[in-house]
Amino acid sequence: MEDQVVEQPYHHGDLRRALIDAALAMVKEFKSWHFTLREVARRAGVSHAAPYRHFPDKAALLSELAKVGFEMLSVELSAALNNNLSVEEQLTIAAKAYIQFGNVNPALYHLMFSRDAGASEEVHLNERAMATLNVLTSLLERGQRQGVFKDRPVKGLAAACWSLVHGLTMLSMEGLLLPEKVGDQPIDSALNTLLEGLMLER
Amino acid sequence: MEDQVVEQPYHHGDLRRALIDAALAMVKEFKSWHFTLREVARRAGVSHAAPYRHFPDKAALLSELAKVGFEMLSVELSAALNNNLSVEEQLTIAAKAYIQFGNVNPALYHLMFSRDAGASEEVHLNERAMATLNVLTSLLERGQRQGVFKDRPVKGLAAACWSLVHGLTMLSMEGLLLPEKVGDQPIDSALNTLLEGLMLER
DNA sequence: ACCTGAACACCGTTCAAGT
DNA sequence: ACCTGAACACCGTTCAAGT
Repeated sequence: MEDQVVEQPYHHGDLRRALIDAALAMVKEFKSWHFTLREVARRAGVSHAAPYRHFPDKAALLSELAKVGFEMLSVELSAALNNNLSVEEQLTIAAKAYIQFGNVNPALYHLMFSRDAGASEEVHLNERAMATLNVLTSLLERGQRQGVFKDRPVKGLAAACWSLVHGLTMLSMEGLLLPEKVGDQPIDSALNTLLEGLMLER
Repeated sequence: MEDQVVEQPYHHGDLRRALIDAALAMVKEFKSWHFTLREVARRAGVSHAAPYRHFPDKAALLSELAKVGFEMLSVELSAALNNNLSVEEQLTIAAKAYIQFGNVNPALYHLMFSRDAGASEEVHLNERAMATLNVLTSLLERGQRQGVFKDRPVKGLAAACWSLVHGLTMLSMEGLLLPEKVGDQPIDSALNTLLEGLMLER
């Protein structure tokens, strides 16, 4: 069994996890992933050299955080799709869950999509991003089978959806979609416009 | 008249501009805006303290770079719209020019949209971003007057277009829209889907 | 008015040495 | 096996002092 994360004990039960948790907390607190590794160590109650027993360098820790971020996002999306609504409603709900995830975790979301950070395990990250894309793809395929969405190469439709949602997420995170600039409910109307492009006429 | 940027002369004619140029070159070279101010000074041939005569801190220089970036993007968009094509073709062409700008200047584009960097002059930046949005808005309004685009609040349509294009730009910059992952011509098909959502039936 | 050099308080990373 | 302390080569920023 694992103890809870305590401050400054003996040998420190699970330093690796404690470092990740401390870093996640700092990313949330500072709204930036430009924390210092030394402060992560400080918060975990160890010397500044200790993290190097668990991560080869700072980039590796950032990479791990991004991985955790994709897992969190994946959980949110699955939760949003766990219902009996129509495919178009599910698409809207999933999109809103995605956008909300970004707005709740802006710095983490930035980290997940910034090549600067974890250049080392970039391949790994792309796989995680693709998992997100696959959720979208299977939803779109379901809609196509039901005759709701247009019968086009599904990968193209998925790229359109993902790009729009990613764009809405980033712009709203940066405060560039405020009502006074862009009208009321910009996210709803953007998603509506997308749906109208995706759906067949009835 | 202004001399060209030379290396290590007298008092240095126009250090401010030389610093900006050096920084822009480094952003392009490293594909990252995580350069050091000391190296910018080095490349401009001055001491590491000299930049502080022209910028209060590093963030101010980053802010200036972002401003230059928005100006460059604005030039590209204006060039793309300087023709006699139909509004829907102009929208496609402008979108492609926008996406290409990001892919040619990925680190600069990242910088332009990252809150981390120039927290000081954030307001200034938002204005620049809004200028970009306004180009889109007036194009959409023109299309509405011609009865090509749907008669909806134009700000919502503009938010949809900008978000999609921003998303396509970032994802393609990060190499997440490669054909093997997302099918051929993901950008074209995404833009097509958008247009179909925007346009009235004929 | 503009720039330099030394100085301060930090980093990331390494490595001998400790438990 | 895991962690510490000192050390190295850097940063960003400040400030007296130079031209």
